[in-house]
Amino acid sequence: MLPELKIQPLRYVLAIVDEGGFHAAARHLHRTQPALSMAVRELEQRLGEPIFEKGGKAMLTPFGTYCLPRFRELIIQHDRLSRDLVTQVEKRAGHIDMAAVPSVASRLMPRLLSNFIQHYPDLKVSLHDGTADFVSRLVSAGEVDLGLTSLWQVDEELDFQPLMRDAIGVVCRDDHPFAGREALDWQELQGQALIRNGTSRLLEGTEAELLLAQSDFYISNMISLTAMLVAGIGITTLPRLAFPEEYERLRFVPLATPHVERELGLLKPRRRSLSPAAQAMEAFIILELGE
Amino acid sequence: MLPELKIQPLRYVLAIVDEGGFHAAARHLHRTQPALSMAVRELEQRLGEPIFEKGGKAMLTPFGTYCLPRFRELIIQHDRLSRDLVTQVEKRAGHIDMAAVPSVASRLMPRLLSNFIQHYPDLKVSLHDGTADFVSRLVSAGEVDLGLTSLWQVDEELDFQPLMRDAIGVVCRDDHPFAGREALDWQELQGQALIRNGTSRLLEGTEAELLLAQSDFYISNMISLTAMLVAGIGITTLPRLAFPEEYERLRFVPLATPHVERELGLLKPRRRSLSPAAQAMEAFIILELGE
DNA sequence: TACAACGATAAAACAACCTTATCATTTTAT
DNA sequence: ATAAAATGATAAGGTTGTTTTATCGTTGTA
Repeated sequence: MLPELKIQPLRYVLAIVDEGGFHAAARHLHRTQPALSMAVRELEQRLGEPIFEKGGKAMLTPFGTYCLPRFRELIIQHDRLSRDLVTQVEKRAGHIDMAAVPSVASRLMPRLLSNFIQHYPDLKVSLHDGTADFVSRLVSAGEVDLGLTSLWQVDEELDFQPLMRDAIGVVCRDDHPFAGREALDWQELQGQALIRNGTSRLLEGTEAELLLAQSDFYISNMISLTAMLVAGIGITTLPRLAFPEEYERLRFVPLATPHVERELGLLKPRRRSLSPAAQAMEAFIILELGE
Repeated sequence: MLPELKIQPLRYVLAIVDEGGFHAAARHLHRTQPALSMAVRELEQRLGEPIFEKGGKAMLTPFGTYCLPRFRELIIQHDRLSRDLVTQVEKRAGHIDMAAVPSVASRLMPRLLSNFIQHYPDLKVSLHDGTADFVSRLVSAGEVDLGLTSLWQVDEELDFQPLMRDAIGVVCRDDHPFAGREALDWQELQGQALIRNGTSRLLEGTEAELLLAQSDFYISNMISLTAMLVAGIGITTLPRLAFPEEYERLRFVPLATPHVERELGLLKPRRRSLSPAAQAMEAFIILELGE
């Protein structure tokens, strides 16, 4: 029904007009003159109306004059699209949605993102933070491109690439007997007022698991948790990266036995692929954090 | 530099998404499935980034999701252009600039244009009127598409197609001795107060040419001319078509010897071609006026 | 009058596109 | 669980389009 216009012949027409002739245009386009002649003839037949006057010179017909600005417009739109897509592919534009557990978001991401935008100044990044469970569900649902988290549970849909290990330790106030210790054995914690938090389940499956049962508090909010620790109400366990160093009165003492670690890494969808921008972010993170 | 996107593969991508698979899309497009596979692969290679996920189903990558609405937009613009141009070629849109001598403009054009727009309801027509000289210069300069006029002078750039002959006659008031006569000989006009007008030069080159020398007035404006005739100040010569029939007191008497005619016809540029709309008008005029 | 430049054309080389036939996977139905 | 059906990918071959080389006819110019 509608004739299918190819972009290239339209370009030829523009060049012929701009350069003032078939020969000049052919030179400019790195084509031979007959190529243009035939392309124009093809286009004219397709439209059912001549674009150039037949006699001698390369002069537009009234119909050709009508076509010219419209051809130019379509070409401009084509080129804009083409350029836009290439820009995306070349990671010179685009945006990345990320999610990270709070410790990573607050301790690792600031420097990482700052470095990232120096390499990719035109990429936009959004960072959400939440529990490991929340992060993996965001990635799974495709609501973010990438997640930085500890492995929550094996999910067939998700691909987890380990990047760093983060050892669990005890956090207590600076006047607690543990403060200043180099390391601790889990048995020393028995009888202590242990406050559980979101990371406590990392102890599950270890000898120290027994400690969780004797704990009276579970506090998920980090601000509340630190307030209780500062108040001397109890102690807790945290991965080192989650230890809030900005609190002067709190101390972190590594748990030597059992040596428990969480594995922080990059979470991405397994069956889906990443946007070019997210690919850049992925490569950058692996380069920066994994060595 | 920029990859050249062809419209058709973009259409394929849309169809694959809309129909939910390569096979369904192929059926819908009257192509085979490998044709789509290969076209998509070509497009992906050109852009340097996959559009569909590799595994199994026809699912868009994030990049493909980004592309989709943009592909659709370019296709819509292509189709709009294509449809627009076809509409022009098929004379279902467009506009025609015309010029005619006043007699034609006022006596022939109203009915003609009225008939024309019944056949081509979406074409727009502009009609200018002026002297034969003016008309031919408008056509020559390309400021109008077509002219309806008497042949002014042979112009290599213009093509004149005769359509009708228009006999010269004498115009006088109803109480003039000539009124009521069937025909007149030029010699009878000698001694009469003859008012020349824009059409008087039609007598040049005939025996009656001598009359022009004895004329004291030249009036180009038709309203002024008729006012003078109605006032009985003199008589004039006019082609029959230019004779203002709406003046009850004026009479037209054909000039029998010499029998002078002007030839009215269609003027168009010779080396330039006409817009599709103007072509329709040309054909229509020849059909209506030339028989 | 001859020359140079222009666009049109014919034939052959080349590239793009589409089809047929077939494969490896995955999904659906029994 | 297994067979059947459907999915997209791939290879080879044919058709169609596009480009080039070579040449022609015309037009404008020296």
